[in-house]
Amino acid sequence: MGTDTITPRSKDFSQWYLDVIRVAELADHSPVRGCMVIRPGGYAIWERIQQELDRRIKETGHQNAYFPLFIPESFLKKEAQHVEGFAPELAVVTHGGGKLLEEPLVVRPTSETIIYAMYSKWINSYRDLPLLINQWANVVRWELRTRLFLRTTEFLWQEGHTAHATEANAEEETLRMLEVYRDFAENEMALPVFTGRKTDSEKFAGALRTFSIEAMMQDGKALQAGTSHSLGQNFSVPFNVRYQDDAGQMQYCWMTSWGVSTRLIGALIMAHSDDNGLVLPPRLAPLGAVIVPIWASDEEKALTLEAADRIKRSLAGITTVKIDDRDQMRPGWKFSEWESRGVPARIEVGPKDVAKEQAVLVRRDNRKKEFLPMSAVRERLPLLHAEMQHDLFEKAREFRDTHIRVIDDYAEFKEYMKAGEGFALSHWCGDREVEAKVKDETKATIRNIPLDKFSNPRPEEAGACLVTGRPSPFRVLWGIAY
RNA sequence: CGGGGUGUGGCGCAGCCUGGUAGCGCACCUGCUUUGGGAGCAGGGAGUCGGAGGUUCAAAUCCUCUCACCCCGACCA
Repeated sequence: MGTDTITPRSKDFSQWYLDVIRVAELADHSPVRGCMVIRPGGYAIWERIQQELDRRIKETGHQNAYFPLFIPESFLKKEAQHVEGFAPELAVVTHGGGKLLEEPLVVRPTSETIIYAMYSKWINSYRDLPLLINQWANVVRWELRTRLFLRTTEFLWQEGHTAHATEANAEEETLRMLEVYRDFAENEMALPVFTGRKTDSEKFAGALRTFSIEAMMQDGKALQAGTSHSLGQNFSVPFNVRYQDDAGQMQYCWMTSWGVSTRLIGALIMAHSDDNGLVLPPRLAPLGAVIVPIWASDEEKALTLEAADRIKRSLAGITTVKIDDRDQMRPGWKFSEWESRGVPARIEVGPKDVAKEQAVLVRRDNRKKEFLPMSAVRERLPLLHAEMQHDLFEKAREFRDTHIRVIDDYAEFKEYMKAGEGFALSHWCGDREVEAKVKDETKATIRNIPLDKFSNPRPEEAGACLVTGRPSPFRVLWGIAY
């Protein structure tokens, strides 16, 4: 063992998380502090995320484009809230070509400013609206404390930036993309999320309103998995993004921005994986199944490899399949290795199976074995994938629902958060200082204010604020966040 | 950035207190036997002990500085 041991979750959740990443070869630390190398195993997952999300982004009318990495420092300063939010975490380039630059260039922490500077050139008429653009890019934020995938100095993401004629149109877009994220998280990632609005103190610097999807990890902590911002005219005014309406009047555009990042890979790990390693929802697994032929003699090797190849060919167009024909390793080793890498299904073919024209099918998450005719694998595997996808979601949902408590007493709330058991649904009067006080005393923050229209599991009722007793229109979602 | 911890062949660790020139398990290479849940035996290769400086006849070991990672806090997707 040695190199491939994974610390059990019950012993040390953080170490377990790092062990899974190392054993599954998802990422490694780079020589630069806080930066990560995404290894092929991790990048393949990111590519699957990109494929599925990109499809949804395009289906909702957006086009991809690419804006530059470098942003003039003065651009950031044009929006007061925005620069205030990002100033401490900027990487700034002061030299180019061996010379001091006249104006320093910021390495983008996000691209609102450079994109809207361009939008002001491109938008003239209401006929140019809405303008719906997305970009896949890297961004840099000089974080104090980093964790692989969850928070790294440089990370990959997509950022959508749209311009609209009216506030209502922009708001509609903001919620449309939030729904895209919810749908993606729940149906592709098998990750149940709370969909709601951020409080003012948690919103994006420069946004009017921020919405998020929030997921629960296996340690009961919250992970913000995606955000969507209604930016109002906060950027269109300083960047002069204007259009002439049908009455001939100049109007400022209403903007939105929304994004998800490589953090989603961290969410996948912490939501589904187990003490044997990575568990991936089949819909996002780069490799759908691995075939392990089992042999003792050369004749058996030829027989089982031939059978494995036949099965693989029968699965063409169904899912991605790999035959593990490595000679040096014994089957047991291969089983463990592919399990730790999160391949959803394993197909074993030994001499006994070949004799009976059968195969053994094993599901990654529950390790259940099925014996079936070789010719039936083609029919069965997609069903097994679908069942596993469904079960992973249900398991995560059940875990989340049993780790949420409705709490009306602050003393109980404090104890509950101290125990680190999960989320609380509690009333809040809306006062920013109350929020700060609770954070200070319990480390818990308001993850979001769940929105009715997304059918979140939230008791719809008015009540009294957990801390002040003042009236509260509905419960908000509290948790300790990553 | 503050508090705590850890850095020794690819990985996990012992050795450090009480200085004497590096060891164990797994992995790797060769051979034979093995192969349906991480194989066995035999032989072999691989480490300037995170880095720099200092003390000393002699430093993995003592001292100073520095870097990286982990945990806790402040900041954040």
